[in-house]
Amino acid sequence: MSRSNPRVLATLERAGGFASAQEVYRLMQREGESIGLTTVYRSLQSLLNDKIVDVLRREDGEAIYRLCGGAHHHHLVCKGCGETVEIEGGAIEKWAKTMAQEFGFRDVGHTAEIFGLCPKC
Amino acid sequence: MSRSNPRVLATLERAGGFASAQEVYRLMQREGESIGLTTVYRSLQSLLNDKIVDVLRREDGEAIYRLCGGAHHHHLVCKGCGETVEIEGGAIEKWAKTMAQEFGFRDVGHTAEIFGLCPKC
DNA sequence: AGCACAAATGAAAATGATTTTCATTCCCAT
DNA sequence: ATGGGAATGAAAATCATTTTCATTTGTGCT
Repeated sequence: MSRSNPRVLATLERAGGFASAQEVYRLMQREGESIGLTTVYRSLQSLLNDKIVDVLRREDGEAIYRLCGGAHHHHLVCKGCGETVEIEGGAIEKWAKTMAQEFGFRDVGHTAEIFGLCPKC
Repeated sequence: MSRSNPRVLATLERAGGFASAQEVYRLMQREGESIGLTTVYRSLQSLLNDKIVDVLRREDGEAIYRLCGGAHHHHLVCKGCGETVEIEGGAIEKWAKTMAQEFGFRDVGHTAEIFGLCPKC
């Protein structure tokens, strides 16, 4: 196990809290920070583990990391500009619980994302 | 441009309307069909273009294709054995619509998956 | 049938993100 | 100082996906 390199988190913040591992790496290089790509990946993985960042997927499948609040929440993502709104999903929680019960599933989690075009796009 | 190989669509149907390109390919091989991986990718791409299938992303980023236009549904997936149950998600549809409206998003879609341990695992 | 040309096919190489390996460096407690 | 575990990063491995390119197939035309 390894802990997150603080400069990675700092860079993610500076990037607007939304970037892929490769982007964080390139950003740090451009700013003269000496770091290896491996460490960037490891740090993001660790931040994800600690629920300090969230992971989403670009359309091409590349993982993008985002700072997020600790509480469980869902996202409304704009396909055009990438803007993301954190939304509450009480209905989903209930739905997931009901469905799991109906089929006898235990230890359940869920994912739910809504994507579309925001007012500006 | 190329048109979709009909056996690819047939295989996707047989797979329960939910599979990655690699899985479709492996399935066809196992059933003795002679086809190249490239053709599978091209066909899925074409089906996507024609809006005959939908694309989602697995947690690891792999693209999975599913038939769409038919009944929209969601999945309950076992983390242990991979068993998948198709479930209905009326509550989700309503939730997505409400949220989109609230934030002025148009042209919205959504994903929702529940995962846990099935009774056998 | 024979020919020409476009579309389809697939093997192999290229690409690109991510993970793994492994040797080295760093740091801290003894 | 010194021994050991954690952190680091270069290079290789992995894996899905795309591109290249030569070959095959199909179709219309004479």
